[in-house]
Amino acid sequence: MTTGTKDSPEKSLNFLEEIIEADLRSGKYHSILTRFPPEPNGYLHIGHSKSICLNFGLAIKYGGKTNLRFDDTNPVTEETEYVESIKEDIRWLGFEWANELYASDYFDILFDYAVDLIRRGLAYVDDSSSDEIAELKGTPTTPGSRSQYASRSIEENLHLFIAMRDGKFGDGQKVLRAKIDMTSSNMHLRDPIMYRIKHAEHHRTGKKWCIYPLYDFAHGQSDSIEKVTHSICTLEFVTHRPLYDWFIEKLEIFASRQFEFARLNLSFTVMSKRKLLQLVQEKYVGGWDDPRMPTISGYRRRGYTPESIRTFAEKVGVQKRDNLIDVSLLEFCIREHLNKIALRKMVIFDPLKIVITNFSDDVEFLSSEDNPEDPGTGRREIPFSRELFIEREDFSENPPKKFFRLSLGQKVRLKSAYIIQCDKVIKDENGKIVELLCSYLAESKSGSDISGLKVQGTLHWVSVKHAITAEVFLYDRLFRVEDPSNEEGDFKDYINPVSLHVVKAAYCEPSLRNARFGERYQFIRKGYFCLDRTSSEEKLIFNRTVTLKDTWAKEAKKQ
RNA sequence: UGCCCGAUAGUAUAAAGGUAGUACGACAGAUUUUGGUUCUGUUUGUCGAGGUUCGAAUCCUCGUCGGGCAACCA
Repeated sequence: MTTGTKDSPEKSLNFLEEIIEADLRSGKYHSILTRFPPEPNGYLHIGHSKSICLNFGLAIKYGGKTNLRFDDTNPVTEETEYVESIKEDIRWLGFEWANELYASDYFDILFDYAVDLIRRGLAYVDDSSSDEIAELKGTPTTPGSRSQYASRSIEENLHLFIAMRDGKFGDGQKVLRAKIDMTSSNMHLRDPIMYRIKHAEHHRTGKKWCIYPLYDFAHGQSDSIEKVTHSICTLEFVTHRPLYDWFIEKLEIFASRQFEFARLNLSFTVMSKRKLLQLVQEKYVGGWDDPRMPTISGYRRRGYTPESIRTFAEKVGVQKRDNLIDVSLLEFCIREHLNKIALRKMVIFDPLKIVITNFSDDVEFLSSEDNPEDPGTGRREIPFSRELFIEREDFSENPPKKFFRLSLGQKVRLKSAYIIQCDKVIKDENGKIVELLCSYLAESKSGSDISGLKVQGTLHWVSVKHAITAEVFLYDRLFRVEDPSNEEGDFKDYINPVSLHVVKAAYCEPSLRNARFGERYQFIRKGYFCLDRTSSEEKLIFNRTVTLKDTWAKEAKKQ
């Protein structure tokens, strides 16, 4: 099944699009409603963005709507802080929900549904302890058997369930179970628990309830109440689907349907909320929005754009097979976008002073394009003077093969300025290079070069006198191995010990004094950067979003 | 040992019985005042064995491998 015209290349439909188009074509639905159902017990990560782009994207594509529904049935792990962060992240990604809803909005209806099931002999109150329940449940290969309490009368069950609601029992003393089949090969059908007692305060309903429904008794019915047409979730819920359908069928309510896709995994990181929470709590990172975290807030702070993440979600596709996406695809997406929009700047991380011996003591302002990829952007004036900083690694006394940078007696171009030549190397008593004496070719000025010379390398530079300083955070991948969750032992043993490198004082061209939050920069030959949220006028702080592709690093490694 | 999913280049993802294609990566070259960008080219794949068919990645059978399922989590 494909769409597209001669003008646009044919794009095949993913399996969800095929299902939706079939449902629309057959007249089963006239419009679709999806939902994004996060549990407010942690921050959203890049894996969620796949689900968000899917649920919202499908609705947009087919003219439907998407609800944001917080799956808040477990009061002890859920907090308002997470609700707020989740909303912010979804909006930042560029999506707007039709309704902001909560599973807890339905606690009254759900209670009535449970009573209905009891009345029809399809649910019972069980006094067994959690150990006893587990014991009688059997195992995937051996059938379970029913609890002695399963034979209570409807009246007794009703009475007991209401007493549960009214707080007559302590936590764990009783549960309400669906009466299905203790011998089912599907463990979820072995009389699943519908309600448990938790004398806990809920972030929305406060102290109103002391019994709370479990996921299986809340999710499908919530979908049904909202008339969600396509309830899209991840693969681990496949085995829950018969139960999802069972409740809907027995309750005789709107038949939402569940479809499952494979969750996103990214190389060199972890994607489980539990593990991410551990990284935060045990201070391996600075917080949920640490730029090394695979959270949406982490990527945002690091300088990723919503566009790039949406493109990424589009490119990884949707399927039902397990996957481990190469992080280089994400990096490709952000580089592709930033290359188009980032303002070019020159910044020196590890300065080496050079003196242009034949240049006057004056300042000359040189013009440079803000973004060669976008003719719509302007140019800026950069001060050039007798004393400059270049990157220390851009000079070599014993240049390796194919070294196109500066060395004694060799010429290079200074970006948007002149061709220079290194005449003399000055060292201190320890032999460390402290300064280079160079000369420039006045007739080689950028834009009006009449020198006729061709040089192989172009370096970035800043004027010593005019440079401003900034702190720069350079990030590397958080883990040393591709799939930390799949390694022997604790995933934390595979954390990259040098995932953060801080440049205390980087020397920036003066125009960066006006750096703005949210604006993206390319530090020429270094990478893409943005202001960190902790940056201030007194102290500029930049985060490196991603490096530029560096083919020289590869070449140098080979040598 | 039971049930349910799944298996196409290194990683993802198309091909709905009819030429195995695309992206990322890797490699090579061209262009380049960013060793960036852009452009060109190359490389590598249908898990295995049978069967149906003129023809199978696709349908059937049996294997193999990977994942999920035994929370009062979602």
